[in-house]
Amino acid sequence: MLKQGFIAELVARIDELEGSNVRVCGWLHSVRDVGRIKFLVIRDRTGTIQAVFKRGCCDEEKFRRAGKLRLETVLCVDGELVRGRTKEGVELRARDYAVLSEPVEPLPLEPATSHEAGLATRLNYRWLDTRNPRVTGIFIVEAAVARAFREYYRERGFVEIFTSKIVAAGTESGAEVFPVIYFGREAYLAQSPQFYKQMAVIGGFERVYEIGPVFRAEPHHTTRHLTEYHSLDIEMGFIEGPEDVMREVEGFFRRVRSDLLGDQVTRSVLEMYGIDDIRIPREIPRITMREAYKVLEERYGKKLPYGEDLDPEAERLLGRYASEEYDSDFIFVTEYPWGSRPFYTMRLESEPDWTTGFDLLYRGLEVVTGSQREHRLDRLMANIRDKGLEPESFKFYLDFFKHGAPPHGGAGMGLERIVMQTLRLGNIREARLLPRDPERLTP
RNA sequence: GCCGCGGUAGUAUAGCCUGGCCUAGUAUGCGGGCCUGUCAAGCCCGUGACCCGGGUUCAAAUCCCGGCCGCGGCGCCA
Repeated sequence: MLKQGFIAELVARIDELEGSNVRVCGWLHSVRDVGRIKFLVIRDRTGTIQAVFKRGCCDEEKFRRAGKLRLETVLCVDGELVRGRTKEGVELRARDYAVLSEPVEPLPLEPATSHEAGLATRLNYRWLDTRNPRVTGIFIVEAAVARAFREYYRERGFVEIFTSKIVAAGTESGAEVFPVIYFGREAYLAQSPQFYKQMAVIGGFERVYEIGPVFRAEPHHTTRHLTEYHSLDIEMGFIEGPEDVMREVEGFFRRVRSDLLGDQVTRSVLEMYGIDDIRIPREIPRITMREAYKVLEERYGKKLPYGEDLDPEAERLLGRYASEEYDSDFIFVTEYPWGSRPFYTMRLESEPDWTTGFDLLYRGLEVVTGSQREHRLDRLMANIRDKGLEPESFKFYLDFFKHGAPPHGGAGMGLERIVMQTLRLGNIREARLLPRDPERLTP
């Protein structure tokens, strides 16, 4: 290996390494050439360190050139690690350096200040944008959320599954699908693993989870939609009602909170974004849709037609309600109207206009959707007809229910939305390394 | 898909309403120079831009139309 270790590690080990020779590899972050002494700041993913070049430190030609290196040059500097009056408290007394790669044209984006550039420019040059620690931090948080998801559900007896993303039929929600040509036949990119995760539960796994991409061919132009995003899905059998699913969702968000706040690296990212806490009370408040209509109208003067879905403003207001009334960043909205839920949702036994469907709002944005699913074949077919659909077109799905299906339910969560809301990002594209939207297909 | 706003050097912006004073200003980057402890380094010199197409006008960065792209809101969704 050319590189001995991350800069932050070297800095942290100063007591042990002081006075010894180390090699620092990374990108040239800044140059302050003061004549006979030159300061080069080297950056890697973990931090920066200042390398000091004094006349006589190395051969004259190399010394002269050190002050002329372009920003973002990739290099390794050898030298003695010493304490210094720098921000890190540590600096490198340089003896030699090797340039590994130099920029061949002017930088279209300056990494140090990339977060001040327009988002379109940043995305066009994502490989420069992500050299900014504020930006890398987003994806370190994203990785931590994904890891928390896998660990939490594995510990809770769920099995990770990997379902196909090339499917024969558009699935459930009526969202537009991307067609693909599959050996001459028409196929689609999966818009959700919904049917397959239910199949896995019915197939005896009982409890499953999956992290995977999903595709929506909707021409949205908003700060919270992507045409490709990551869905965190769970599905579990032998439940008594949607509350069993909600409890598992709630536990996961508690885990996200404790992981993010408990780890020094993710905690410092949160601090960069001015986030000092993620508020989850002893129990996340729950409000039925029918109560929500009332709260919205009486408290905020927001009138929603009875039986209608929440619009974005209503979501924001309920987020505010959770914050003011319960000191919570989260609120479950339950018992969604049948009219705004997909056919596989189980309806309430005594009030079939309302369902077991729920959403979880995080700081006023929907990040989770779930429900108990209808596992009784006759009811399921009736629900399909009730939606004006043809049971024949869902034959492959309905077949799952013919050979013994336990009562079950589950939820789908948007990874990028969770990250966006956690860091209070203004646009979901920031939370995705390579976002796809109706206009953007590269890089 | 609908509605609104916008597109000026590599980047971020000023100028546009009220056309001529724009040879298009500023910061940063980039190129060169000075400086032995800088850390938002400093100082000096230089470089570099009006999205594309059409129209109005003596004259267009500025006004009008179309296209493309961007930003935001809505519908729909996670």
